[in-house]
Amino acid sequence: MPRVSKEQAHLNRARIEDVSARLFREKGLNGISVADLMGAAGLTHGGFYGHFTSKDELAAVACANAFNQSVDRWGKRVEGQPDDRSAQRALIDGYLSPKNLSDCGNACPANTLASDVAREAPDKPVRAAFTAGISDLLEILASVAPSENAAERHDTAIVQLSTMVGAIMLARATAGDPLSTDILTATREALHQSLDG
Amino acid sequence: MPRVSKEQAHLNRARIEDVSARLFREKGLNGISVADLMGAAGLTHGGFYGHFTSKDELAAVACANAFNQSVDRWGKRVEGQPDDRSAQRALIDGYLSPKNLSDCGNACPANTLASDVAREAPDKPVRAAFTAGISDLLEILASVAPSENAAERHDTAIVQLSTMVGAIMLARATAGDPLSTDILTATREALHQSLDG
DNA sequence: TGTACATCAGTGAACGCGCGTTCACTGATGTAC
DNA sequence: TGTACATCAGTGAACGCGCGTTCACTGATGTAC
Repeated sequence: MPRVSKEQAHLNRARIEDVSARLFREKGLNGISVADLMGAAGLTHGGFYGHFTSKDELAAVACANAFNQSVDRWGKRVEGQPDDRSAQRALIDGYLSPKNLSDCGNACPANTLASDVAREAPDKPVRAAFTAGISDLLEILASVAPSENAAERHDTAIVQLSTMVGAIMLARATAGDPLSTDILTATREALHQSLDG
Repeated sequence: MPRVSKEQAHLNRARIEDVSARLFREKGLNGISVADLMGAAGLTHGGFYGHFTSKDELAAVACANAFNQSVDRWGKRVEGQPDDRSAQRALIDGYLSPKNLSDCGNACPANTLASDVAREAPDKPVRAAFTAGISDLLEILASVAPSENAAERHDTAIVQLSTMVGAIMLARATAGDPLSTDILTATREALHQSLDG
């Protein structure tokens, strides 16, 4: 069934991006092949290079899309809250939830892709996408941080995100052991308490 | 040059373990091949299965050895300190140092291997080695935490380790951008301040 | 509006390459006499 | 202590397989008349 309509081709590209944003987070940037990604999108591997110049380019696009999903989700969580402290609490609880732990494919790329991105060469496009995504998330966290000082709010955001990312990663790596849930509980509790400090 | 002495064979195995502990952390569990590991140890790939039943088994051994290196290093840092607060400070500053950021091969497996381990199947031996290693590190951190209550000390240790691991991973993934050093600085500062809280 | 034809999205075989693992072989080591 | 020989650590070719990427081909789409 070759030569689909332009509209269908755009839908196909969008589906490749969607499944990639999910599967890269789930299996890692090098844990899923181009053929498997295309297969998951309902296509064969040969057509891939009609949409992207390389797997590296797709990785960058998928990473950016994954961050945008997180930004949207965070925005919605913040919107419904009466004040900044409630907003922070909603972000913390949403991040350190058991659902986020097990459902890697929909989890925040800050924790699912950090390690893969760290091992990529400096000129790989996914690195820029990752740094931009982290900046976007920090901006949301900083916007609900308590201080009057912008630099202080930024620092608070950095500490909160680092703690949440580290906790999720360690909890995932120790999944199956009681320690795993201890990590989620203890960090959630500590971040809550820091809102009162 | 086949059939070396028993002594030499033991040295060879030790060297395979050593280079693996370094290269697995540097490139990831799936980022370095058996042939390359053996080559780095000065051997050819064929002899690998005389020492280990599988790459998975080596991964577990290398992971355990890497954690033991961290435990030894942490023990030395704690030993030289006059009190618990100084010990905590030494551990925090040692972990969040620029050296630890760039020298992945010698960095703590809690941050270099967490993501790889999280993607391994539940029955893979490296998972048990990882969980045991995290427990060992938490024990050291808890031993210098301030509270009288053991559970509280454990929770403090969890929060500190999560923050440090998340910070190092995010700093590495954003390396090259000013944000990278901001992350190290802000988290180091916050952990120092939490010692006075 | 209807026809002829150029375009190009997607297919599937093929490229060179590297992977984890196996195995027949080599020859120095270590042992039995 | 010296000799004959079995053991076995390490070698390198080979196994089946999957990787990212290329390319000749197909045939419905979209356009020019």
